[in-house]
Amino acid sequence: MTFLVPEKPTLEGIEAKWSKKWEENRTYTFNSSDELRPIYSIDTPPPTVSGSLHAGHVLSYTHTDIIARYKRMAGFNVFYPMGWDDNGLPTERRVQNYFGITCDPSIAYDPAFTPRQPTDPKARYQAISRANFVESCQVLTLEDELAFERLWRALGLSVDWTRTYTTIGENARRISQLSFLRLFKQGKLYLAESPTLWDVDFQSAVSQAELEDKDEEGTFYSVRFTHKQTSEPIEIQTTRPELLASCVALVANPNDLRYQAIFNSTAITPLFNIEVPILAHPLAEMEKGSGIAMVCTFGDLTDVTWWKELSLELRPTIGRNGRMLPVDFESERFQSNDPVEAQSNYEAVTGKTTRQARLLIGELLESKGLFSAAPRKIQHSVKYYEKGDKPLEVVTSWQWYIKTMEYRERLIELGNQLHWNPTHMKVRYENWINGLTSDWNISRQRYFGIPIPVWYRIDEAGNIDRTAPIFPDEEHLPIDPFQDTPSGFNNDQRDQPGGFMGDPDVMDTWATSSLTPQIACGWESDGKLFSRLFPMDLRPQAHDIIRTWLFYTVLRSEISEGVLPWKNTVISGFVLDPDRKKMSKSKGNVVTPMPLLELHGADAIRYWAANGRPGVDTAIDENTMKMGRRLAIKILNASKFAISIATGPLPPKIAGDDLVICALDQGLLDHLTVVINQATKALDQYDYARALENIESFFWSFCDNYIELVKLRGYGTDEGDRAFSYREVLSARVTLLSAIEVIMSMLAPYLPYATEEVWSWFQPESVHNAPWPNSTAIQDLTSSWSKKLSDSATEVKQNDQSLDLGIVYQILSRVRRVKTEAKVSMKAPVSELIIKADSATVAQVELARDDLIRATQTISFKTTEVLDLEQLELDITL
RNA sequence: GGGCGCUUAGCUCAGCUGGUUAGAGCGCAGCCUUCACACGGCUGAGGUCGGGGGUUCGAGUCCCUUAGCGCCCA
Repeated sequence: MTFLVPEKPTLEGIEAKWSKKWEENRTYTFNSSDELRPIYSIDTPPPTVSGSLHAGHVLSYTHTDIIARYKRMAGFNVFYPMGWDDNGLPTERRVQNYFGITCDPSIAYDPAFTPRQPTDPKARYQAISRANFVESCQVLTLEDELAFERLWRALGLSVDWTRTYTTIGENARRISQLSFLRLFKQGKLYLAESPTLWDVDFQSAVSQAELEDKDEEGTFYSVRFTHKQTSEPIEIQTTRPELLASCVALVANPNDLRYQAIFNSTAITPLFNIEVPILAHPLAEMEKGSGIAMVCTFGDLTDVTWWKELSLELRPTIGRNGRMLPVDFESERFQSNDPVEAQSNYEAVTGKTTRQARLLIGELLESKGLFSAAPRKIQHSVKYYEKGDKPLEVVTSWQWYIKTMEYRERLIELGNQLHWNPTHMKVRYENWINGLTSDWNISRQRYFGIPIPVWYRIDEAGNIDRTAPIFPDEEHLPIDPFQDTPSGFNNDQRDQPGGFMGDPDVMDTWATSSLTPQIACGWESDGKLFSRLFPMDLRPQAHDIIRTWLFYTVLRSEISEGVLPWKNTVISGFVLDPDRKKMSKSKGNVVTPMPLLELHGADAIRYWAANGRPGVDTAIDENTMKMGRRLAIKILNASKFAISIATGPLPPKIAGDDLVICALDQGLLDHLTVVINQATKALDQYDYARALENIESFFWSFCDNYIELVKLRGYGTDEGDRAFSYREVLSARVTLLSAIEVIMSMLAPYLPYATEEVWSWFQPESVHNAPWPNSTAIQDLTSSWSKKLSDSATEVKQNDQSLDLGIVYQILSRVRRVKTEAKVSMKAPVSELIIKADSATVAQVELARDDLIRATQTISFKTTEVLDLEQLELDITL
């Protein structure tokens, strides 16, 4: 047996060395032809490719990698792909700013256009065609993806890089569009003109999942309406007087005694003199203002509910650009009792933003004495698009919707079937489902996304016919309705009367990323593979996207497959900055991981990450990283030492003497068995942090105590009061090497570089494909090491007398304390050591007598039995 | 306003189904250097577990209440 141990082990260079070897040897490749091993498949979160990764990514992706490496060692054929989420708004924004370009769909494609960073960063953004814009996105995302991959490789993720996918790639487009067509066939997808939340800056619809409530200051105006029948004033309160012209009703709570008399009568709006009904609806809050509210087209989502449930008129006054539309007060919709007055009151606000209009209408109301009380400032919550800067408006438009509301009960049931880690995260999923109010709008009025695969006929009069959308054939997917022509038409008919037009929208990015299991596992392209991989085993993700990614994926899987997409989910926490503040770009406290990786090393960063429990927010902590580095160094040094002890010459063997493991060594091996069981159990429950704690504390104690106790016996030197026998020396060596081997295996998922380095000193293959140790592994290991070390087939027998290591370690520690207090070296001799204990303990101590004498440098070692002595007593004379 | 989580040594955190003197690392103090490791080792001093009440033979660990912090949803 030869060992290839370096003279002076070091962490320098081992990351580059092993990254390269792993790539060359395809250490982490999923073997699709292996029918024997069970598969463990991971639905990796595709990170958004919009610039750079931050420390938060490192945390959660390391957690997943630890699980992947553990499962691989535990005998699974691990399916662990990486995806890039390059589709969507964050990418569009980054591309616009990076290249100084903006998309104008009316411009024609320019084949000569090449995106490049502008020389003058202040130059006006260049408008380019949609196709050029999409190409520019592809150029930049490719660059960003390479940078991401470099980071992941540096971190040592055991991803199978041959299975990388992107959410804008051809396969993702095909699958998204195919799923779209199938949903339509199933009747789960529909096109509707309905009120939609609209971001006026982004000029796009957004869905409920993308909303963010913000508390901000508003003004509560008290406005006087007139009761038509009695001419009595009716006071309402509103924060949006600019919508007065679009008022379609007043509502109060049916239980509100103040308004019982006037329900179903008529009110007249101030300034515009339009008649509106006074109605009862339970959503009207009695406590809010005067208890009666005006319903407009549309001030907020409650207006939408009232409009639907009370069958009200539509009087739209806000355009998609967020500005006030012109209104004709003689038209049927806005019929005013005094059109001239109304027109003159409205004139000033036409074309103004809602904000400007609010002030103008406010002033007008005040000047005409129509306030029933002075306006007052209030704090109220306003809906924003999570990435937007202006409050959302509600506009009516044509959008595609996936039926979501009808699945609510079933989705709750599926949530109960899913194994959540930590379990309390399920509550967020349930809360979200219980709060859903509408189907999922998947149309987005953006450019860099997966096109909605639909065309519409244009009739001879030039009207768009949305009642019979034209779909492509499944085998033609993916398609771009702007490039491709529906069958039965030719391209000259595009946008012409009697011809067709392509749906201009793209899909919500979640409509694609909710299909990551389908995209990664070969849905509808490799049926055999799909049936083996799906449902997947694990969905790892952060808690902020439970309502989006997790929820939508469950929904899509339920609609298309009728089952949960995975068995388990592990929800990771956020990374906080070193001061425990949430990291965000706007705060400027984002920590980028590359410098940390370069400074502390991948193993150290992974160690920090591994200490963050599932679901727990974790602060960047360089101290923990330093601990990780210290552990990595210790792994190298202790392993080298254990091996060097084991390579010395053995004392002569007594013929026929089977190797019986010494009691102390047996104690160590038995303890190790317990640790294997603890770590395995914890990892099976996705508690990687607890497993690490068990393994690590065993390892440090092994170094500090066990190695110290046996190193002289392991050397086999014959100084001192007697020489050690063949059996005693071999027992120590076999135990040391077995322990090192098991510890390296168990630490491999956490610190893949240092453990692989050590492994290479005595094993031909990678530790990352080695079997995970189990409780029976120890016996096999000791036999195997015995054979290798003694070059003979000596049988190894376990020892029935296993020592309680705690007692021995305690003695060692007491002696060290005495030496420390005496300020002498640990190598200073102890002239007399007397140990008093009950008989059972004394018997244990006697079993380790020789090792204790050597480790403590004791000259006279005595034990004394004392009845009923609760604690060990030591007399130590230096 | 509703829900969830957190509050344990100076700091960052473990303490699973209640049970011997509450743990770790960092920091701090002291000691130890040819022979695995100074990118180190050893030893030590620090908490009564946010506050209050309760259940129990026994609670950091269960229940109630209260305060502060954080997140999610209105």
